[in-house]
Amino acid sequence: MSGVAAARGRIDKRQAILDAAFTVFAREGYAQAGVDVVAAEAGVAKATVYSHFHDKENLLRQAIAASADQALTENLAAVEQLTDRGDNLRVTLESVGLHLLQCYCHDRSWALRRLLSAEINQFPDLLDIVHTRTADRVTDALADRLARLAVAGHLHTPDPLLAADQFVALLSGPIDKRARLGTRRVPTAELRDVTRAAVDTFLQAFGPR
Amino acid sequence: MSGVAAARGRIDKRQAILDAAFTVFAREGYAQAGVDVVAAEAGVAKATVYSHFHDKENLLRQAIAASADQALTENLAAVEQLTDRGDNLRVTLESVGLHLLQCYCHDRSWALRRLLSAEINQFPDLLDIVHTRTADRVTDALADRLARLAVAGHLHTPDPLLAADQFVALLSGPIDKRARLGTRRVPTAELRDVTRAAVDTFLQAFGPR
DNA sequence: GTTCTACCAGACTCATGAGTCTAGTTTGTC
DNA sequence: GACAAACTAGACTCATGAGTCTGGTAGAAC
Repeated sequence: MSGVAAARGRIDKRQAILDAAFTVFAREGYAQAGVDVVAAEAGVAKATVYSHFHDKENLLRQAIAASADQALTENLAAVEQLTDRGDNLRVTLESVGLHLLQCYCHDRSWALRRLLSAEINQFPDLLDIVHTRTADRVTDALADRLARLAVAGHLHTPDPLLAADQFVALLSGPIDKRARLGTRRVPTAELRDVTRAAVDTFLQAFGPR
Repeated sequence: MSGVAAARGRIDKRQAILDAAFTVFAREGYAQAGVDVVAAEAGVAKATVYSHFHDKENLLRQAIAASADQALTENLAAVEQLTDRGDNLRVTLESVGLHLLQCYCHDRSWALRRLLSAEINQFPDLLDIVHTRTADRVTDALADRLARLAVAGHLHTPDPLLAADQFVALLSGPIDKRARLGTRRVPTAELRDVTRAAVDTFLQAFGPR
């Protein structure tokens, strides 16, 4: 049925435009970026961009939302590894921590955070678009897992949400400086070191007994 | 000597322009902000801005540098309270932590970080301008104090720089979400809660057994 | 075949803003 | 008073980019 093929073509263009828009906005900044540049990057005519997204502002929102959805999927996959399979807790935490840090350090993650910071004054609603799709739900999911571990007696924490916040903070905080806002690529060895240190501190504070 | 008075007048204008530039750039973004708006905000003619700073790009650099210097002074003042006066360590850490968090949460601090994120792609050198004036030196100073406390036997840490990084991470990490990138004013009570939690965790990990 | 829809290239309008210039005003020095 | 340096308001040039429009192509539906 050609309706499907046509729709598929349409959807492909749409996705190509969203990807290109995110790339260009992230690279040049929203105000600086030209819609014609986005169109060129997507391999599409400028009018096509407008026919799909009506105006530049809407394009920004959609591009950011799509990018945030993508980031969420990756983050949740990392958190879901954290189960009580009776393994060594430290090893499991380090594995989850490393995966989270790798998500955090993806170029697109950095770009998303930078873009959000940049445009938060002009478009305050972007913050909700992003946070309800990423940060909040990742921390919640992590807190959930930590709570189960606490119930099982492997952790000792009265407030799993706080523990989750602090775990994420211990991971990402020391990375911020090293990554230079995402302009420097942090080698895996460094990620591993930071993760190990974070888990050490975390377990000192929230480990059993 | 009137040379001083003239120079003073000049310096006052200069400072007014720098302040205004930072405010406007932070509010509207570098690309969006008009130099005439900066001039108006500073109560000065546009030509005066150009006579002092030559072009918009240079104005941005100078404004950011000045703002970073200001932030550094405040942060160092907070860290310097951390001395071994034989007081209760927990109380001292909480006081220092709270002061650091208050610096971190100042409108201008948030604005500086947002602006830096926003323009890092266009002006990579801004990162050095800011970091050599703030983050790096604050962490170093903090590590220095922690090292002294370790020598005196009040703390137990093989790597004071790591401890300092993690202390700052435990303070600022959980705040990021609550402050919504600086668009929400975090009440002091919340700052106090986060500080207390951070110091708890920190002391579990690095306190004397 | 015809028609419809998505798409294309490129020209066009119009607003905005960087940076310059001019001509006149204030302020302090001698 | 004379002079110079800093400042002022406002007009001006010129490039850039959002959004529109025009005329035309490819392909699927019928």
